[in-house]
Amino acid sequence: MHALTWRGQLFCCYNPGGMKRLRHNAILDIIRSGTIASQEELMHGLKARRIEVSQSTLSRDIQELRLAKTGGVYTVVESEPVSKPSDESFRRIIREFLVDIAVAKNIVVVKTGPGHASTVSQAIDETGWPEAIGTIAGENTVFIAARSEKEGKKLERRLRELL
Amino acid sequence: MHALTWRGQLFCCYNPGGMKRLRHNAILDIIRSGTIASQEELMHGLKARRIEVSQSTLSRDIQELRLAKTGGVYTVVESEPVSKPSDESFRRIIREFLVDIAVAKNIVVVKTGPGHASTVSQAIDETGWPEAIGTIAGENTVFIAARSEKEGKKLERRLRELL
DNA sequence: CATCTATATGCATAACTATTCAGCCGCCGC
DNA sequence: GCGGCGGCTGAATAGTTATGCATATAGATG
Repeated sequence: MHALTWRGQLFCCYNPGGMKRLRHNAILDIIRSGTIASQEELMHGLKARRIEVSQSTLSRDIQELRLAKTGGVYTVVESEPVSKPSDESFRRIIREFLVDIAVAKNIVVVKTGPGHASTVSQAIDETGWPEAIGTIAGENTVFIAARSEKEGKKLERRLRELL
Repeated sequence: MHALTWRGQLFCCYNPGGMKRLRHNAILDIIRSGTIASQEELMHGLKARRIEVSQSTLSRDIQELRLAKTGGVYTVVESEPVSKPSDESFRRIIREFLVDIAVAKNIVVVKTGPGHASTVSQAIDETGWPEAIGTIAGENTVFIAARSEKEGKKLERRLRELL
C-alpha cells in the first residue's frame, strides 16, 4: 500500500504497543461513561479525542479488554487478574498509578497519577530490575535511567506488559 | 394465520406471561452453563427442552433479562450493590500501604510503607470525608487533622474498617 | 357480543459485530 | 543491510443481533 496516507493520517506514525495502549485507555474511559451502544459510536467518541481507528480494530479491542454489552450498552467488567504473589504487589501499584510511558534515548519517562510518582519510583527500585540504573520522582513523573537505549526499550516493554 | 399450527406446536397453547417466564428460566439455566456464543445456539438448547422459539424472541428475551455478551459468550450478570470504583480504588490503596493507625487528640497518625505516605495522603484527601480537615505527608507517615477528638476517633474507625 | 388494548410472537431485513485477508512496520538474527 | 517473524491495522465481507411490521390471544370495557 502507499505509506504516505496509510491509515488516512499523514502525521500518525506506526507505533506498535504504545498507540494501542493509549487507545485502550481512551476506550475504557469512554465506555465508563455508560452511553456507548455501538462500535460506531465508540469510533466517533475516539475521533473527538483525535484517535482515528476502524470498527474492525474496535471489535478486537473490545475482545481484548473483555468488555461486555448488556442492555444494549457496553460496560467495563471489573475482574481480578491473578499472578504470582511476589510480583502481585508491584503489579497492582503499576496498574493503579501508571498513566503513560515514553522513552527518550536511555531515559524512560513514566507519567503517574498526581502525587503518586514517588510510590511508583520506589516500587520500580524495589524490583531490582538490572536494566534500571536508577530512578528519580517528581510530583507525577518518574525518570528511569537505563544502561542503553536498547535496555530502555526493554524496560518500557516490561512495564507495558504489567498493564 | 392458521391457529392450528401456530408456532409449530399443536399442544402449546398461547399463554401470555406464563410461557415467557418458563422460557426465561430455561434461558438463564442454559446461559449459566457458560457455553452459549450465539442466539442460534441458545435456540437449539431450548429446542432440546421442547421450547421452540425464534431468534427474534431470544433477542428480546436477552434484553429483558439484561444478559451480557462478553468474550464472545453470553453471561448472567448478578446484580449486586458493588461499591463505586472510586471507593474501591481508595480501599486498595489503604490496604496496600497502610501499616498502622494511632490517634492523638484530634490528630490521626497513619504509618505507611516507606515512601508511600504521599500516596496515602492524596487518597485520603480525595475521599472528601468531612472529618478530615487536612492531611500532611512525610516519608512514611501521614498526619490527618480532624475537627475534634471525637471525629478523630471516628476517622480512625473508618480507616480500620477498610483493612 | 363487538371491540379495544396490551402483550407476545414470527418473518424479513436493517443494523451491528467478528473474521478473513493482505499490507505495513519494528525487531532480531544473519 | 536484508529477510523472516510477529504484532497491529483497514477493507471487505461473513456472521450475528435488533427491529418494523403484521398477526394472534387474553382480558377489559361498553
